[in-house]
Order: sequence, then C-alpha cells, then structure tokens
Amino acid sequence: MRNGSSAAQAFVDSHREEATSELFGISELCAEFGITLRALRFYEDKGLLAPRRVSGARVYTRRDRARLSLILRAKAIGSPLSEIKRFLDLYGDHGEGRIQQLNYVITRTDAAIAELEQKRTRIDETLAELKVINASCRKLIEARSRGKLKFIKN
Amino acid sequence: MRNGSSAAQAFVDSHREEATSELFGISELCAEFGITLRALRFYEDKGLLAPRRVSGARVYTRRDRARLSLILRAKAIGSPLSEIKRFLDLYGDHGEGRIQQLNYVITRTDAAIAELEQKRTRIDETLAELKVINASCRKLIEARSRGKLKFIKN
DNA sequence: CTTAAAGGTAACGTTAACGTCAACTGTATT
DNA sequence: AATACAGTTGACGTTAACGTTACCTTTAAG
Repeated sequence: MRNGSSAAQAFVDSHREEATSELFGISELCAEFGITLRALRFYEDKGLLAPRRVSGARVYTRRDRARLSLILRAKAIGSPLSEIKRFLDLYGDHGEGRIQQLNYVITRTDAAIAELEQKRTRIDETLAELKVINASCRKLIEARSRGKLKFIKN
Repeated sequence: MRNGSSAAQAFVDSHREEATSELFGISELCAEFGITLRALRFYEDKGLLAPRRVSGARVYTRRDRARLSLILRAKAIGSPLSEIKRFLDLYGDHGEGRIQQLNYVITRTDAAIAELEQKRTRIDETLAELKVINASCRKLIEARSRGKLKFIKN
C-alpha cells in the first residue's frame, strides 16, 4: 500500500521505463490520441518530444507516448506549450539527480501544485454558480408549467 | 436557507440588479482587476461588455463589473473569449424568458457543468501525480542526507 | 487661455498553436 | 520500372488576444 499502488504512481513510473521494444509510428500515435501529424511535429519543434529516427522517420517509444499523454492533458487544463515544456522536465529520472536538482524539482512541483489548486478553486466557484442558475431555471419552468395547467386544463 | 444564502447565489443575484447609482470609469475598473485599458475595450469590441457612454467616455455599472469579473475568471480557467461570450448569456435575466429560452439555458449550463467537471478531473489527476513526484523527491533527499552523514560525520 | 490628464478611435505589430500547401524521399507492391 | 503511400522539411496563412504607437477630443486645473 505504501508504494506503486495508485494510478498516479503507475503513470509516473511508466515515465521511467526505457524502450520496452514497443514502438509507435507517428500516425499510430496521432490516431490513438486524436491529434494531427502537424501538431505532433510541432510539439517536437518546440522541444516537448524527441523521438528517434529510423531513416528519417520518427519512431516513438512508450515513454514518448507517456510524455505526449502528459502534454495533451496539460493542454486540456489550459497550459501553454512553453509552460508544459518546463513542466515535463519534472517527470522523468530524478533518480540519480544531485540534491540541487532534486530541490529544484520540489520547488517547481510545489508551485505547480499551488497553481493547479487555485485553478481548481475557480472552477469550483464557477460550477457552484452554474448549478444555481440551472436549478433556478428548472424551478421557473416547473412553476410555469403548473401555472399553465390552471388556464389550459385540457 | 433555501435561497440567497451562498456566495454563488449572491454573485448570480448581483448580476440582475440594475444601476445602483454606483458607476465606474474605465481606468477605475482596470486598476481594480489589474488589466489594461486595451483589454477592456477589446472585450467590448468582442461584445462581452456594453457600457453606457457619457459624452463618448465609457461608464460601467455594477452589473458590468460583475460581468467583467466573470470574464476574467473564465479566462483564468482557460476559456477563449468566444466561448465566454455565449457563457455570459447564461447569467442575467432569465426571469421573464419564455420556456424555450429557459430550456436553452438549462441545456447550455448542463454542458458547461459537464465540461468543467471533466477539467476538474484532469486537474485532480495531475495533482495526484505531482504530489507523488514531490514526495519521492523529498524521500530521495532525506535518504541522501542520511547516507552522507555516515561518510562526513563532521 | 493653456496645459495636463484621461479617454477615444484607427491601425499595425506580436505570440501561440497549429492548418495548409508544395516539393521531395524512402519503402513496398505490382 | 512504375505506382502508391506514408513520412519529411520548409514556408506561408490564420485565429486569438491583446500590445503599441499615433493622433484626436474632452474635462479639470492653474
């Protein structure tokens, strides 16, 4: 229970494993994640991915796939690619890092966690308001339909 | 307890009240929310705001201020202005709306709520992973410092 | 009246994140 | 060898969300 049981652990771990012989082509990955070739190459241009080449063609490892997954989720959250790049460096081998690097990762993750929790708070606020609106509309409709029954009655 | 007690309720309500004689100038609002004049005018260009004019100059009501607050929070969540515009129409007087309109608001809020909850889920996933990383780094440092003590001891 | 401060429009510049050709190249198939 | 196909690198186009002048107008102050 103390280690490696949660989904988060599994995902973080999956980021460490090297080429498990499972390789992916570019259009394979694009199809799997529902993105375009252009986008994937663009992420590479921006330094978010660095797949190997086999006679020019890009070949992605399982680890690259995990990184892509991270990129897309971060994007969905609303982070710009520039941020995501630094963000990505937090995952990966901090196993043999020096204390300096470890401390850096800690402060960066702390910051990222704080930011995300703020975002979460704002989302919760908005959700609360939307639910108020939703409920009041439903009530109005209910009242309206009851009122109509008095007049129509048929 | 059944009505008007929560913060969400208060905020939604504040959107209904008309000119309470409290009016704001453009730079006043900009200072309050920490945005630029250009941005505020831009939101107006995009139809997100429609302040009155007094000899050309923009004059904002408390309601406009509430809308701006919504805009900024939606932006912080990561919504584009185009989405925010439609989003904004969900707030405001659906008090005298026809059933058609009420139903529209309901379906739209349902959709918005679903989207936000998805986003929240992804944020939670990311948070869990970041915390795993953070904790593992702290452990490594702790282990490292204990290991060093054996060798340095002075 | 002059000046300064605040505000207005118009228009071009900028960055991010791709879309969209265009022109090749390597591999497989017939 | 010819064809098809998946993949590659430019290079230009596009949309969003403002930033940044440039150049007037109105209002308050001296």
